[in-house]
Amino acid sequence: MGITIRDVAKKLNLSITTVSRALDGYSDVAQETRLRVIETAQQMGYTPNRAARQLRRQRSDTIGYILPANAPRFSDPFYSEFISGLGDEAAENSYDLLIATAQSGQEAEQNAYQRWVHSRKVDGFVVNRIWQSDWRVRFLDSQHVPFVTLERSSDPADCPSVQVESKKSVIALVNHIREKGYRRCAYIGGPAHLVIHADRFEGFVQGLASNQIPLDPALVVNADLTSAGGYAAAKRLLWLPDPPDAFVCINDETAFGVLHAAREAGRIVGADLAVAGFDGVQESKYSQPTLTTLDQPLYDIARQLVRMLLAVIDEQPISERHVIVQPVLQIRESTEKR
Amino acid sequence: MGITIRDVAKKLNLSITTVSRALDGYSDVAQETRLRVIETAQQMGYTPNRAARQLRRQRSDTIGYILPANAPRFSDPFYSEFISGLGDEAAENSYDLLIATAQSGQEAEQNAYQRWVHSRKVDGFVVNRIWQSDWRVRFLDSQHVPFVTLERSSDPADCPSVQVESKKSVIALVNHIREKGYRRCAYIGGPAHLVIHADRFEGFVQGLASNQIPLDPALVVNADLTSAGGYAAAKRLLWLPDPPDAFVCINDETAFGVLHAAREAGRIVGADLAVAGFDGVQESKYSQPTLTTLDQPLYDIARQLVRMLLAVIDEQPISERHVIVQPVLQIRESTEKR
DNA sequence: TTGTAGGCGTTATCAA
DNA sequence: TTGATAACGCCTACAA
Repeated sequence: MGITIRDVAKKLNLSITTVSRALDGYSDVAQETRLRVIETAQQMGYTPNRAARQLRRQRSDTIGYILPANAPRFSDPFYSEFISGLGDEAAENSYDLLIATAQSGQEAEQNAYQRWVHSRKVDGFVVNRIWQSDWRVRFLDSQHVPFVTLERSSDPADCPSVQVESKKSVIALVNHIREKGYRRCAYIGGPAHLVIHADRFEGFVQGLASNQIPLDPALVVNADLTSAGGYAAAKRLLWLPDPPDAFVCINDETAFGVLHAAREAGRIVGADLAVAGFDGVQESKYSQPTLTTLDQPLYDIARQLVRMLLAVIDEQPISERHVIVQPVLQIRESTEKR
Repeated sequence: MGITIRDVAKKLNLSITTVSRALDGYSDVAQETRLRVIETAQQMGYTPNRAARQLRRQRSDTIGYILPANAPRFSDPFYSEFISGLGDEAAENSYDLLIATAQSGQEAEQNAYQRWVHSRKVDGFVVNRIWQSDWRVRFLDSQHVPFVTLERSSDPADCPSVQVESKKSVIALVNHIREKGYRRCAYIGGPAHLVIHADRFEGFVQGLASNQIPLDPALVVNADLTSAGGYAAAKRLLWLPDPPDAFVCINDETAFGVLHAAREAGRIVGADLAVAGFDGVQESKYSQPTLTTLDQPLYDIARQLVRMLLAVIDEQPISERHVIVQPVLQIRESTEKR
């Protein structure tokens, strides 16, 4: 069990050197030899031992992604799409994808990064859910480990990134809500240190301003990006003496929770109450009512991130270091007005 | 960059052997030496190089999971919970989790398994979405690679497994639907070769039988486990001359699609139409109406699978080779009757 | 209790 | 165009 390069060499009466080079496509090996080697290797079912290759070449052909969970047990459709993008692009380039989950900002997360960096388990990282000031960014930068981020932190490190242009998009969303005739708009965000929170909230504020709607601090709540969080927040807001008639949410999960709370409160979403999310997860098309959202092409974003990361790892030039993606406003029933 | 065991040894004026043994907790090293070694190693930020260790020990301390996607670009909340369970249990045992996505039954999937097996990239596999006759099970078994499955195939291979007891659960669900007064029940399943499809469908058939409801083949449809699939299937069924008044779906995603179709057809789910899913994803609590479903503790199941797998890898005895998990019937609004 | 030395399977350098 | 041979960093018989 476990065919090595030696076995192949022996069978062919060649040296392991020749076999190795034939397989790796070096030019200094006779065409005929190469063909024989390739064929024999294949039929013997030979695959280079990763550990040995890795040890010798000082690289692992693996990229790492440490999923920032927000609870010990969590579930968010965002990630299945994101991960499949990472995995597919990695696979197409003969890279593997190593995954861990760790609660954002906890010690376990630091340990995971440190272990993978020090043990050289991965050649680079994809990082998302960036904080405005982000330990991970500073750490990876200080260790000179290749990495790319979704969203940019304000730390000085200069790594390639994909940014989703949230601000303008949210402004457009607020305009849309205002045009529909809603006037008292709440914002349910996430943890304040998150870049997506800050960006989207800023868009929200500017959107209100340009529509001459005053910003009522009582209508701004930080939740935790989950349906349960959105539900709890909306529940409270809807019981205010002067409740909002519209909700802009940091993501779709939060919005689903709001839909539920609204219903329990006897409000008709898409008639006397508007709700909008952000992400464009599949479920937003099938919720009741269907959810107005800012759709971001997560699968493609993930692939783009991996492409950039591989370029950094291979020290190749990157044409665009900071790709900006514009989400698409999907207007659905939840922001109708009757 | 990259501190090796040599660096630590040099700094301490010890041999690398002693350092290695001190860190690995061998007994034949002086207590005092051990403490010095551990402290120095830590402060130097030493972590053993994974590739070297792996090469020497012939194991990777990594488990593999190849996610069976059903479309090139997919999204299913099932997986975020499942993956976080795998990742957490693996991490707690100092194992890493390697992930790839490949379309179920495609060549890419075979390649992925073969590569990881031959290159010894992982010590074992977790496999799910099992087929009644499953290539992966036979392959891994033939290669003597440790693996565990969620659901059992009918192949002779005897690997540990976790099984979700679907049949009885679905029968209970059908009983519930019948008690509510629904009488014309449709089943929207998945690909016919899947064990979960067969199990759940069998439960459905038996449930009908014990309630003296005839099985109408026109009301049995195979979809693809997605919302879009459920939507399309329901759309068709609701236009039949004699449409069903209840839908049992193979999973929650499918059910969400059905909810949407029902609404477009002007039917009131939870009043004149019943819909039920299977999985108990978070979203089922927040959909409109909330979804009756068979809740399976996916996170715990994933952890259990990893525990079993690690036992197989370490050649330790397993108390229960085939754990059976009973899903919990969560009765919610979607099967009410008015 | 500590150190020496060989080898895990590759790739890369150099010589033939 | 091919073949010896020396690393890569770690673990572990065996010797001291």
